[in-house]
Amino acid sequence: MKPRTISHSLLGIVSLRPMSGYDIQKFVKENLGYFWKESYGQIYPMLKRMAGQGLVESRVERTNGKPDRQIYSLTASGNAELQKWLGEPAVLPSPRNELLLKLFFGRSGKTEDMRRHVEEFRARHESLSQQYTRVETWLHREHGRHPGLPYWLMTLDYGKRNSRMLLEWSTATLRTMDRLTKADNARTKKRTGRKGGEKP
Amino acid sequence: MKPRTISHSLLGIVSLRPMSGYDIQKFVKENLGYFWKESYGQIYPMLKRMAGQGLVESRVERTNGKPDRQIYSLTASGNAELQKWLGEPAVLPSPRNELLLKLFFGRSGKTEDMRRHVEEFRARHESLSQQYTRVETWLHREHGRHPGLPYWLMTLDYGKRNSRMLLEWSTATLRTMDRLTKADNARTKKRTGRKGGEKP
DNA sequence: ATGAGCATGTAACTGGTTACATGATTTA
DNA sequence: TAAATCATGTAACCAGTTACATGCTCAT
Repeated sequence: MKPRTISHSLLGIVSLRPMSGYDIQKFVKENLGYFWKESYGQIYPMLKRMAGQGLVESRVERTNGKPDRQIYSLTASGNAELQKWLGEPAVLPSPRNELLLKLFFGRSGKTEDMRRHVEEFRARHESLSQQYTRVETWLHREHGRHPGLPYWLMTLDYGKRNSRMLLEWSTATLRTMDRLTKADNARTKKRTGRKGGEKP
Repeated sequence: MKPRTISHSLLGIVSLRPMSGYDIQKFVKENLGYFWKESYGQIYPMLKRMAGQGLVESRVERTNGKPDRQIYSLTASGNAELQKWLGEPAVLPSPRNELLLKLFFGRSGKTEDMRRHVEEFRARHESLSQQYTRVETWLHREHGRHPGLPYWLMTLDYGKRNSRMLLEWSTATLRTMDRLTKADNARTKKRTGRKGGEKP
């Protein structure tokens, strides 16, 4: 009845191999970072709750000095829940793109500001593009025969295409902004008396 | 000192023209829907709070029968705050793409499920692509000379490119899935004895 | 010595969604 | 007559972030 609000990602991650909360956070950051994130404030309480529900089970691993590691692994019922979730349609992310929002109001702001936003955005995706390529090489080298690889490559391909597209968009947008600025300058010059002369 | 948590979008929207909370919701849904959203539960309390802070001011519009409309417009200090916000770098959306998450764990689920997810995703972006084209035509026709138009077109271009890219990705991904399934079938047949015969 | 990394966790907060309540008017 | 649209708003809830607390080990 209760519409299950567990962070199913944890089920999926723990299904790959047993992990501690710390491991999970690291794994997400390093491997799913370009389309997912989790914070400790979610992971630890959620793992406990899920253990209480029998979806995962933990075993303790002693360490030297550091706090004991709680290693969580998937139970049969956890796997059932994972299967169920994997079969349900993915809920689409609620759209909230602050860059586009600012750009939409661009006319009310300063042109240089808008240009800077797009340039920063462009730079981010340039570096992301390179990362994707590195990750792809690494994946093939380290996990070339892993049965999960084709799926990992699908998500990576998404990232690659996304960044490539956004680079193109940024370039086109910056070009448009150039034209806007030039047209503006021309008009200003005309109005202030010196030079001028495009189509009306 | 307090890191201003107002929904700056409201400032931007009200800067376009004075609006009521209801108008704002409608405007966002109809015009910014592909990259932004707001719910009444945010809009109404936030407008009141912002009025208290002097960022917007409201005037009452009597109506027949329906509740009076509170029309909000930007104040000078509201505009200052808007300018400030427009100049600050856009905070990037926290990555949370459930489709990719499921796909990443695809190997643990059913192939048909994954295929269905991608097909649904594809269909959505096909219809979105068409919407963008319609909106573009409409924008040129209705607001062909509006000074804000170039910026609106930039955000629209983002949407268009995005959907086009995702259509391509979907197609490529479905093709990969086909190949996977075929390879799987071939292997199964081989194992169960009948036929067979690819490279080792 | 300093800082990064390991490893756990909690509390307070912020942001946002959903469902509800109200009730008239217009359209199918 | 039913449903959609207009128009306001609140309360309860849920998800997620941030900052904090603790303290060891290892590399620079």
